[in-house]
Amino acid sequence: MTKTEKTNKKIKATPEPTLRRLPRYLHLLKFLRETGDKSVSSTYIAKELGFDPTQVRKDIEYTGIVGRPKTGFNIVELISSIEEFLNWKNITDAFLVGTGSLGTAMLGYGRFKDYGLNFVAAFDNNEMKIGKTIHETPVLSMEKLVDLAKRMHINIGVITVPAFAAQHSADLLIEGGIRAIWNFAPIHLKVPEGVLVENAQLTQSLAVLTHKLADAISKD
Amino acid sequence: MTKTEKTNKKIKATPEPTLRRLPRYLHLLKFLRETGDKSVSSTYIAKELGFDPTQVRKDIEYTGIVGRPKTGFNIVELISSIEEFLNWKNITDAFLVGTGSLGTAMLGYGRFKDYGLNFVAAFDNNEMKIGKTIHETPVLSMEKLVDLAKRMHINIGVITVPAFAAQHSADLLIEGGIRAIWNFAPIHLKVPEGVLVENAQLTQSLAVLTHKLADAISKD
DNA sequence: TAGATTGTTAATCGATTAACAATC
DNA sequence: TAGATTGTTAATCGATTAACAATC
Repeated sequence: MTKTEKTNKKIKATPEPTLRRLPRYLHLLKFLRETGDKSVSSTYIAKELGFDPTQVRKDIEYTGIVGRPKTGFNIVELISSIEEFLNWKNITDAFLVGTGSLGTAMLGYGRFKDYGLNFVAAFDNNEMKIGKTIHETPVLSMEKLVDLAKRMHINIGVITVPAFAAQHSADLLIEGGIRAIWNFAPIHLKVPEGVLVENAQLTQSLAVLTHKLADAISKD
Repeated sequence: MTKTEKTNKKIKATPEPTLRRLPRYLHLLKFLRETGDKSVSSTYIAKELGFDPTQVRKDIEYTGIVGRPKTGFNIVELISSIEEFLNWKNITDAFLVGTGSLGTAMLGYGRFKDYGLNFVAAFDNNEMKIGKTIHETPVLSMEKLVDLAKRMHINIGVITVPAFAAQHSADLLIEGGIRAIWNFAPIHLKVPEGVLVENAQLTQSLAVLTHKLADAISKD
């Protein structure tokens, strides 16, 4: 490798596995904070969650914090660092599309503000639901989605409609200028370049479980 | 590598990324089946879902099906092969612990049988809920969980309780002989060797979304 | 047949794990 | 100080992607 190549190495994007592990550290750290501990080592976190200590240190390094040899990381600082890194300190307004059982459950969860998300409005086609509120979030007609998203500069849309309606919901959100979609429908959304889609598909998780279980049982 | 090593290579477990992609193929294939198509190529699947064709072929290979050069894979056979591989054809009885908003939503989903899961009972501590049914699933007292799990030989437990109650719920399920836990609580469960845990933690998915979005916006 | 697609091996890429000097 | 832990580089591992002969 030439010196130039070495110098020009661009800042790498955070690996997704790292991003997925950070919330797990966060939950453990918040628990430790409760117990009054002041600092924690990567060794401890790793043992507690079943990871490799080096991996934990590398993950933490991405968030920008530095630890101290011998003592480890300051818990309060580390929590702050991770939350900052995931952008969970700036509460982002979001639209939710589809107020079925899952959508209703999400509106009722009430803890999404801890994860930087605030549902300002929900949308549905069902006349019975429009005009009402679900856990204090107003339910509006789908027809209002595009304009309202534009006016409010909404960046995040959450799709909890049935599969057949998901692409249309996505299209509307995108027309409204949304930048990121959290998709719960079991379908691949087609979106233009620049729009982020994160699939929270339960069936993917379930597939891992059922296959591994069948595998384990077959070995009994 | 010696000849012996080559011969003794053990059957590798399916990589998790493969297991997570299979349901995505399945959803697409079911859609294609509706349209009347008879066969599909890995090239087409890859283009449709944004994957690499070779990857699609390798994934499909794990399920044991073989395709035909020039034409590709028979859609009906491929659907069957994937469902078989994920063990979604044998409906497995499952217990659900925690009938809050998420638990209720899951009981109401009604499609889990398509994914090999059948909720035979739900459990809660709330006296108001015990004895009732939620979407036709009876809600029972937590005190009945262990015995009933043993008697019914339940293999899968789904945890939808708040974080503070999750470990206790897991302990009960394990005492009842459960083999696999689908965990929705934002906490790391400690389980004995041999018990599978699959975390369906929404916060992990959300972390990916919020970090990438913040990253994208900062580059505007 | 010609050409598209499979099945499979090899090359690449990226993430995980090991090793260890620096440091508190 | 001695020893535990960090930060970082190197080695390993495994998954993805490229290449291509076999085949329908």
